[in-house]
Amino acid sequence: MGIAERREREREALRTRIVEAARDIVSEEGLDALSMRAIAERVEYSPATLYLYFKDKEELLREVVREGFRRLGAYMRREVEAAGAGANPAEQHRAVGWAYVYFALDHTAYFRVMFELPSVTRVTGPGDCCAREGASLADAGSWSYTVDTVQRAIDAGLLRASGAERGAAIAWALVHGLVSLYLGGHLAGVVGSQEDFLRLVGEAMGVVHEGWTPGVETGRSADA
Amino acid sequence: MGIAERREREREALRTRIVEAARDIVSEEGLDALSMRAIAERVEYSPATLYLYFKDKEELLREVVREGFRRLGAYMRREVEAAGAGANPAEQHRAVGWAYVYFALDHTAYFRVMFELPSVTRVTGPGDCCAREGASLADAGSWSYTVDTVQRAIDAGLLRASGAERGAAIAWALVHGLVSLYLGGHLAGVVGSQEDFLRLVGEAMGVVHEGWTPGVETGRSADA
DNA sequence: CAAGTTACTGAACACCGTTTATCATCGGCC
DNA sequence: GGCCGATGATAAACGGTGTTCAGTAACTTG
Repeated sequence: MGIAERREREREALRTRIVEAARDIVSEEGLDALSMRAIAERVEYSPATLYLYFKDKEELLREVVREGFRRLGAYMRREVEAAGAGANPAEQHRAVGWAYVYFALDHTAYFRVMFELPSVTRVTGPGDCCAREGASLADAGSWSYTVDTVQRAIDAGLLRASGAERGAAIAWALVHGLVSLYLGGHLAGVVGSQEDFLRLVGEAMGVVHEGWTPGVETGRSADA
Repeated sequence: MGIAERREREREALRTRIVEAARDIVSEEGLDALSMRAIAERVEYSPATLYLYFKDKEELLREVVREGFRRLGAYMRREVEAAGAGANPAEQHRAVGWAYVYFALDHTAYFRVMFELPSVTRVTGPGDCCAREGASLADAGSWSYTVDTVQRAIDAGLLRASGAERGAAIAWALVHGLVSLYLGGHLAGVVGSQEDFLRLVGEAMGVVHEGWTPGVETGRSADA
């Protein structure tokens, strides 16, 4: 009997409709406008219905975050391809970084959900830090993609990180920090415009690849 | 007539009492427990009274954030002094970075208020990014302190950033990104423990100073 | 003492996330 | 076809939030 299947299909359909509504609200009206009631109104169901499909708001939002990381992954791949197939691994690594920055600037609201939601772990006891179930880069394959890029750069002798994973983490932290501070308005005194900020990002990438210690001249100093 | 002065004094006293109550709630019970009603209860006034002293919650919290940046500044100075007076500017620069990390780990709730509150700027129009009135590093002199440290390192020929301000911003972004990702649980797959995270921070600092490009050997690779 | 200013508050408003008791509908079964 | 239990959806409520406003009590001034 296909009746159970049909029900399951309908159930799944509404579930994704809900997530899509949430995603649309985030990108159209911002994170602050994202309430259960607003989502419910958009899908034309009562707020209580949402709780038949999701345990709570966090579980619902986690799916939005997951989608966000998928989009971020798409940005990365696109940017790397735009860099050209012949780009050396270090340039590809840079392209991944640029993709991260562009994504954050293009989808600021999305970026907020992705990193404000699991938020900082509770200040409970010492040691038991580190969230376990929050969605992150790892979910959409974007993380392994980044790590692979770094690994190729290491293999090609272009980077000498202490390991692809840790190297990728450091590079991630750098662009994430830059973007977070910029979007939070904390670089207002340093950077005058968005173009100027992008220049700063370029300089930062140069720093990572070539270091700050003088006496090392590899040709380029920074690229905008 | 000293009556107006006394009133002004009392007014100021209550104002700071309110801010202190807010600060205590943040550090004792976390950011999520920080409500206007909770603050009011702690100072033993009605919630409505708070609005005679602050325009809204954001204005009140901004003062807490300011205090947070002051404390961060104290951390920095302390850490630099701990590094010893004879430490070279590059080591002092590292010390400032470590202070930032320690502060974030020791006062996680504080750290959250400081960087989640002004939050990401609204997604309004293109170009008009960058908050103007939110408290930041600049307020407590901590920023100029950091910049000075970088400047000394440059003067001493130990760094070759494109400028002290921009160099400081990049270094800030790196540690800020590391700490943010770690506290958000996004490094769970990379870093196993807090000690491991601190090791990663050390590696990151090494990267900044020495770069990733191979062929450069300056002696040390990372310090934990 | 009367008048006026000031500091304060109780109660309300509009929202939020979430739960529960209730209701309609639909599928399987006799 | 008609009943009955399961399922899906909801209205209403609960306790919370930030914030406002009319009203009151206390204090200062003339």
